[in-house]
Amino acid sequence: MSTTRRLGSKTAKNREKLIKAAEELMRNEGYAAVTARKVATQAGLKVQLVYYYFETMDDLIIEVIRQHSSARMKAFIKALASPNPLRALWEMNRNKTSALFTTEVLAMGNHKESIRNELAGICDDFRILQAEAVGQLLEERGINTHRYPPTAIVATISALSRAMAQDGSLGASSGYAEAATIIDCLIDELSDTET
Amino acid sequence: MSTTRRLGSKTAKNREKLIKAAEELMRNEGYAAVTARKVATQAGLKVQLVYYYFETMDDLIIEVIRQHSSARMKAFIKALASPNPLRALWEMNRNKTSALFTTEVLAMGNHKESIRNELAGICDDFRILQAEAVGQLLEERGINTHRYPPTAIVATISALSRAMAQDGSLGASSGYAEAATIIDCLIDELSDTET
DNA sequence: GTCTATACTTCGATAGAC
DNA sequence: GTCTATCGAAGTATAGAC
Repeated sequence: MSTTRRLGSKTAKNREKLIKAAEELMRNEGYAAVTARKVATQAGLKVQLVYYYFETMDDLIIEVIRQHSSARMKAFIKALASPNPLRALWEMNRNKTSALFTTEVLAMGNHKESIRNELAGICDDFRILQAEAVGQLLEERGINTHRYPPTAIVATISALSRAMAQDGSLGASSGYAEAATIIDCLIDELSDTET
Repeated sequence: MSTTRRLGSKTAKNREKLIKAAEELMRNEGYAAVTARKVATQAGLKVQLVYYYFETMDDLIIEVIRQHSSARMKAFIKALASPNPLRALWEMNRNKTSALFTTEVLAMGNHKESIRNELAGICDDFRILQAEAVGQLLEERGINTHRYPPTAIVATISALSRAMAQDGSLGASSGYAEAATIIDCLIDELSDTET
């Protein structure tokens, strides 16, 4: 299985261009559109460069996922440092561009082991990070974390925002406005330091 | 654009076989695997029959979506007639097989207009059906539907169950068990006629 | 209703010259 | 680092015989 093929530097400019092009294709046309030829065209490069920088197409896609979630992770950590971390998390989770990407990547993970393994770890990392932050917040406010565990709150909020984004891009939005209002109210209640 | 090609009867046995094969492929290997060749192989038929029964591959996929949601709609209506409709809905939404199918179909809808249009209507139909049932239940129990609108409850429950199934198939499940427990408790409270 | 045969496109991937 | 040239496999789709 070992290939003799040469592989280009990981820091090359064109490598980055290819990764960026692949991410755009994934979001706009779906994972089935992330082919070597289309990625190259999107990046304004020749097909063969894809195989020069990545051993397989899967490697390219994994690199896209890593860069995407690395950027998102940084943004999350920044959000947690804001004066209203709960609201910041809620807004971030509702990011539509990112949700479209997530949908594609989830669908891919369903039938590609390499992608699935990559996603599982990332997914848990995000949950743990968020649950810890929410847990701290609840304790500060003196709220019973036994009946409403932070992990459950995070799971519910991110599930809702993901579904909102998924169904929203279909044009189906019934119920979400009302659900979002409830979350908004809850966040307000939890965030009010004064009373 | 009009094709002169012959098209087979909509009631043919082999047509059904192809639809069933396509659904299995979609679930097990993803939408990218639903190709004419693979569908035919899965059904134990020749490739050309796919083009005999369906004008394009998109037409086949739309037919798969229609049959799937038609069957699901029937099951939902049956569930609503059960002694504990809220619990029945919750259990049904958590059906993993169906959730995997939904993920694939959502991802497809993101970049195929014909699929997207098909999905939007179906999605709303389900929401309306469920919201009406939940609304009735809440009224019977004398619960304030203003603060917690039935549409919001349905949106939240189905969002959570979809995310559970999506992330569960990755092996990432943190938070969902706790969230499910909360939903279970809520349903128990709402369903208790005695006390 | 099902088959053979075929056309044309695009796919991932490699070898090797420049 | 980038190019030309090339492979074999698989994709959608059609024409026409049986």
